[in-house]
Amino acid sequence: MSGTWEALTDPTRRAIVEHLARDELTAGEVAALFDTARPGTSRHLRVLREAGLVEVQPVGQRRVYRLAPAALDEVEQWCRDVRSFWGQRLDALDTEIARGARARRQEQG
Amino acid sequence: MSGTWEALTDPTRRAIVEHLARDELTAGEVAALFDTARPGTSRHLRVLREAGLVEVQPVGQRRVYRLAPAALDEVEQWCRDVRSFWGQRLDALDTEIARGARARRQEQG
DNA sequence: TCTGAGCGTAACCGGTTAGTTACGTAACTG
DNA sequence: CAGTTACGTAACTAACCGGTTACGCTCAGA
Repeated sequence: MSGTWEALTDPTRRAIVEHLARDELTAGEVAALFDTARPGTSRHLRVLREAGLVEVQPVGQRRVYRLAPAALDEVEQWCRDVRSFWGQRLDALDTEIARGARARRQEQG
Repeated sequence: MSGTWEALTDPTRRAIVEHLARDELTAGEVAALFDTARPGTSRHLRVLREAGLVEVQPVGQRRVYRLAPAALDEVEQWCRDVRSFWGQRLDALDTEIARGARARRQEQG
């Protein structure tokens, strides 16, 4: 269920997610959106599936893909955490932590 | 200034960002955090620099790296957009758009 | 049951990339 | 100025990755 970052690494996979955000699509429809061969898209869809970003539902002989936006939490939370720690660091400027780091850098240099 | 996604592709680069979120570090300090050789880290830092995720400030012979969290906007905005379109689609369920897609799928099958 | 459509997987291939060693440059130190 | 430290870059290599073709499976319809 993890690996959201890795799944969204590829621009093509992000484009697939963008399309699925607007409408659910069958595997063939997704493949038709790009000029690559179908097996490549199929693997992209598998990566997105394993990352929990999309869900499949067999309908007859088709496979309908649907977005599962909950998996975006991991990415968004990471960004928030980074910003948060950065904010805390700024608040702590000229405090023991910052001076400690500076001192450490001095004494080792 | 673009390429935030690509820069954050690599787990090592994300880890560098995480460390820099807590404290600014010199290039050598960043390299010491990982067991890889320094040139590799140096290139990672360059990628992050070119993506606008970090900034450098020469201090004597050291290069102090600092986080530039504004570049995270691109990623966070993308996630928000995807969620937004997904929400709109859910609101539009059983409307002309959804029925149209379903109809299109029927007629071609 | 036979045929064709839709989809996934296996195996292979070329380009990218992250890691390494070797080397060059700028700045502090004696 | 000579030596050392900190850092970046160049060139090479091994692994990864995205694309392709070939193939197998499942389901719908005649």
